Amino acid sequence: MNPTPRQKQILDFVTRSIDRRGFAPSIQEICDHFDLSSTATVHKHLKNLAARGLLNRESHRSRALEVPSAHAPEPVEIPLLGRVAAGVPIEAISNPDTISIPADWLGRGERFALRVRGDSMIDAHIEDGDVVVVERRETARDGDTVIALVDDAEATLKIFRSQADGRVRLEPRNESLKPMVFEAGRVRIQGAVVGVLRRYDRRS
Amino acid sequence: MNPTPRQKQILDFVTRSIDRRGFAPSIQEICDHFDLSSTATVHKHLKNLAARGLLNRESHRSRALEVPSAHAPEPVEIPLLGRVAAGVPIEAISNPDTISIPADWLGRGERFALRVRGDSMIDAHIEDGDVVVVERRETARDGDTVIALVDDAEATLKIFRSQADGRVRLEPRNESLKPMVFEAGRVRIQGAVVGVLRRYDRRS
DNA sequence: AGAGTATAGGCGAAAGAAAAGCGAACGTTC
DNA sequence: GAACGTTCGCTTTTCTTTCGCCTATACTCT
Repeated sequence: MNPTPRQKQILDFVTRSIDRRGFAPSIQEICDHFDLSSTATVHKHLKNLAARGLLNRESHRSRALEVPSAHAPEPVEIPLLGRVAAGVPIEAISNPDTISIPADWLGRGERFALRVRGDSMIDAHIEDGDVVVVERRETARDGDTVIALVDDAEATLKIFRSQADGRVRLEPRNESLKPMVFEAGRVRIQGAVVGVLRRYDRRS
Repeated sequence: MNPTPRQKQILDFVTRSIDRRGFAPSIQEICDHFDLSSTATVHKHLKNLAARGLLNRESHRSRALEVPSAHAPEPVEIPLLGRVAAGVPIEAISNPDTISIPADWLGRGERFALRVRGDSMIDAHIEDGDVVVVERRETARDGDTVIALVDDAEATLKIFRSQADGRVRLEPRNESLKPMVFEAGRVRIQGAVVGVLRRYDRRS
């Protein structure tokens, strides 16, 4: 059985909390996180989640929450789909390499990685050679760092801005490069950057 | 079943202790480490951990603790030893949190992580809030990005330069900050930065 | 259409259980 | 006998559970 939106929020929070810290949150902590004022509310949510089989609990034990492993065999590897700004749509890569990422960087959505080419985001402190971890999405919120495809021709790493006139502005973060504005139809979002990995010890 | 926060702290301590020394700590040692005054408290924790299946014990045998490895399949985790530039020597942190890193970032040496505070390395594109992965070392090569302890008082993130006069120069990467030069004896290298992790999706 | 009813989401307060701690005494093992 | 581990009663703190009451929304039965 599927959770309500609210229940999903809470379930996600519990899940994240467990793999981030190694233990489940207390009811009070969940309360605080969602800005609720009564523990009774959270308790009810947990009860409902358990009734739907989305959560296992042990009565009267503190922090005794377990998320039944829907996401059990977590691969800590994701595909490395080439280089951004290399002029190829993401889907087009057929035999991707893979790259390891921190286990807790896996989110709910599909994630992939791209190696950054060039300095177009240098002022956001993303360097040439860095790897960006991207969550596949087709929409973006204002200010997101995205992989965008313009006219299905070139994947680029930019800041996403939706303008008042309905068009889309893609901003680099480099003084010497200018933002570009496109009709919304010409821009396809491929994903949003959720993290950056940089290694110093493998640079020959 | 998940541990409580306290139980996880103790479990982590036991695990690290076994890793480092080859044998488990005594109850008294755990007591001392957590500044507790009664061994009964620790004993209770160990009992509870065993009840949750997170620890195997042999009754009445000293230091007979075992952490079931089933629970740790491939957790590529390293200790997160606080914040650099926070004025505390690395060794002094007693109850480190841990953080996940990519599986292939483990090298031959011991590695740990630090959260970066401040913008002293901003021109090297290391931002406030980033996590640096550090390989523990006591020496550095010219140009390495290092965690250095000056007068055993403050851990800082700098570029390491050894000067012709035998002294050591620690260079920030921030226009508004100046390099500092010290007698070699005053500077203790704690490790060299091997990578940077940055997340955008967990900044709530 | 309106009445009834079920479910989700929420509040606050109070009750009660578990976790975490203490000190001291008691057992085991080597 | 020394060093450890174990048990007991007791306190405080943290967490969970329950109760009554409220508001919505959606679904069903006249």
